[in-house]
Amino acid sequence: MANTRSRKRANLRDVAKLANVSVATVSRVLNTPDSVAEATKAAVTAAIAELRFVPSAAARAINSGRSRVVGALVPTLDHAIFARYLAAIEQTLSGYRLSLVVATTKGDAAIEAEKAQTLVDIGAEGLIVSGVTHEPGLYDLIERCQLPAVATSYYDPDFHLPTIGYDNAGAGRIALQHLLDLGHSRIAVVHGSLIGNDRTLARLKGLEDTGDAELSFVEADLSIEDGCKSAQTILSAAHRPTAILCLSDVLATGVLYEMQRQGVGVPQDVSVIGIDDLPGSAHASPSLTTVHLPVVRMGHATAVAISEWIENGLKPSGMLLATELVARDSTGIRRPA
Amino acid sequence: MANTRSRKRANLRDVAKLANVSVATVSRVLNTPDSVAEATKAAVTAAIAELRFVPSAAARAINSGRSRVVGALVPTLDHAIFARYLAAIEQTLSGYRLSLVVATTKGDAAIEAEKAQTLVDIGAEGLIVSGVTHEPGLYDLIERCQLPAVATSYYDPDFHLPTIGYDNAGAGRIALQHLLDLGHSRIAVVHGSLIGNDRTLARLKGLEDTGDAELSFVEADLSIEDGCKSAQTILSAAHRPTAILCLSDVLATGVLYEMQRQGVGVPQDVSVIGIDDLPGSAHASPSLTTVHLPVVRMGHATAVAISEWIENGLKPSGMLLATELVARDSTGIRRPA
DNA sequence: CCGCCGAATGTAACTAGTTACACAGCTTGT
DNA sequence: ACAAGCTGTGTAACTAGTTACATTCGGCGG
Repeated sequence: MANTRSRKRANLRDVAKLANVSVATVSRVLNTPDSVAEATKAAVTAAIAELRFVPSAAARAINSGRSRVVGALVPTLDHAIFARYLAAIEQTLSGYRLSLVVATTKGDAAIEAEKAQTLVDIGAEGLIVSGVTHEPGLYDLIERCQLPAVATSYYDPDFHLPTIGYDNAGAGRIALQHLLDLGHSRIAVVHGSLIGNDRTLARLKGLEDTGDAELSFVEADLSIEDGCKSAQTILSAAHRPTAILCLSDVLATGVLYEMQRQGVGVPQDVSVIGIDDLPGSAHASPSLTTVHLPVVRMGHATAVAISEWIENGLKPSGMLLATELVARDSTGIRRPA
Repeated sequence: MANTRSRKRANLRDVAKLANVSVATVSRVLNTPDSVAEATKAAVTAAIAELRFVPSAAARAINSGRSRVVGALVPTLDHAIFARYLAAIEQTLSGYRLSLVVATTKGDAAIEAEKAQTLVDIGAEGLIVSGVTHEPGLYDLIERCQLPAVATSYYDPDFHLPTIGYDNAGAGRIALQHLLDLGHSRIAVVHGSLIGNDRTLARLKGLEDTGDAELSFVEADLSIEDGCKSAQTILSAAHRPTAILCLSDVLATGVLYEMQRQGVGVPQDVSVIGIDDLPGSAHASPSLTTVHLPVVRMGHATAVAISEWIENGLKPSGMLLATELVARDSTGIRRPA
């Protein structure tokens, strides 16, 4: 039998030896095949096939100085909003022949900094982070490595990284204004955890100008289940609100379910509004009024920005994406009494 | 001013020169700091800081022969089932100090093969694919590169790659049996696209043994919206079925919404069952009876399998994960008529 | 018939790290 | 007092590609 010394992967020189050519020629066959004579090419190709040669990505990377990888740090994948956003990023990066490495942080800045380091360790050429609240260690890393990095989901022209996102406070304001316009003055607000979550914080900030409405607040985990629980809390309150403003559609979905279960009419008895505009929200029953956040556009824009930065050195400026009210059936005029 | 020739990233030799030591010493400071004298270490550290030296990932990779990256090919990120599964994979890989590159295929085998090539090009050490239907090109690639690769979401002990997944036909069978047990004999089946989707195909296969029930089929895109549409189609049929079996919870959610909207009682007028057991399904109204697919466990198991294979050369055997009926409120005994 | 040009190929020097081995200098044991 | 042993460091050879430059050979023009 032929010596099956295939214990180790073949390299360029093995191929060159077998084909009786130089390493340069093999490299040429791989990269500029037109510059090689047919006969030589055939011999090299045969050797490549025989040795099952596959060029080493690392060796290529060391020469080109490129890894063609960009890293994204997100709190979780287990939430439609981040999943859609990453899907858009991946698609667009793919058009630039860049690959996406995903790392999840559980919304913990320390984990984020740690994972950012591992992204740098595997050679990421750019970083995408969520929000504008991070560890100093992360900023250090970005600075030290001169790493293109953009922050998303939060527009802030004064942030020291380019931000591509929307006006979270504005989104909150739009939702509140809609309820105020409908005459509601006793409103329950259901929001996710505040620790380390600048998006939620900003949305709450947008609710400061309440006119003469009275707001009460319920904190919940970002899940349908906790949306249900929050609804229970709200319904059992002494002075029941006439509207519920959820800072996330996931929570609103839970609230809607609970209302249904308890036979509370939406929007007759209570109006419900969300923020996000998830794919399912339009088809909920009743369909959910919400503030649309352009996460897909944000993903595309982010991917374009980081790609251009990496490929052409064009540091992007920030980008504010518009949010807009999508009035559907879950909100209505406050009933006279 | 100091010569700001920082046009190019500093490398090991630059640091060595500045610190007046050899490259080996710098490398030691980085990797085995305890083997270096304090004074030397300090000098090197200072030089590293001054030059803002960051070691090249590619150069490390070329020496270790490791990229510490594994690639996952999924049809889409925009579906909770894949997102959850990837989240679990990422978490577990992270424990092995491996990173996850995600590539989406839109369920197209050709795109899959292409993206697999780019994953190899960036040096992925392992591949995770969905299902058991792929292009020959993909198999070639895996074979040529001797790449650890596992197929998921579909258990098939005879497949030439290790498979980690569940019995899709069995899941379909369980759902059908549940409806049969409840006395239903006119059942509508709502399923996703069949082209290239072996999971859906297998689930349908599980519905072959119908007893004396009569099945009708509706194909739909995997979205809540198409679930709604399918429900409309079914409701407007001449001979209305008494139960609807959805091959995916997303579709079932849409069906549930539509029933609500049309005032059709679930489960009084019609029973609805899904497959997947998405996080929201338990809280839908009514709560959705479904077949639980252990996607999180699957993600963990897959990540462990590929990691052990990569790190220790232990090629995993396949793994069958149990599915089970989760009886909730959306199914009930067929009403006498 | 000689020189020039260009195509095809080879040589060797890069890329940026890791590491085997050699060796200097000091301490310790006998 | 001298060998042995340890610590700390340097030299140079690796890893696996790309590529600038040199070389060979053939054809063609003068």
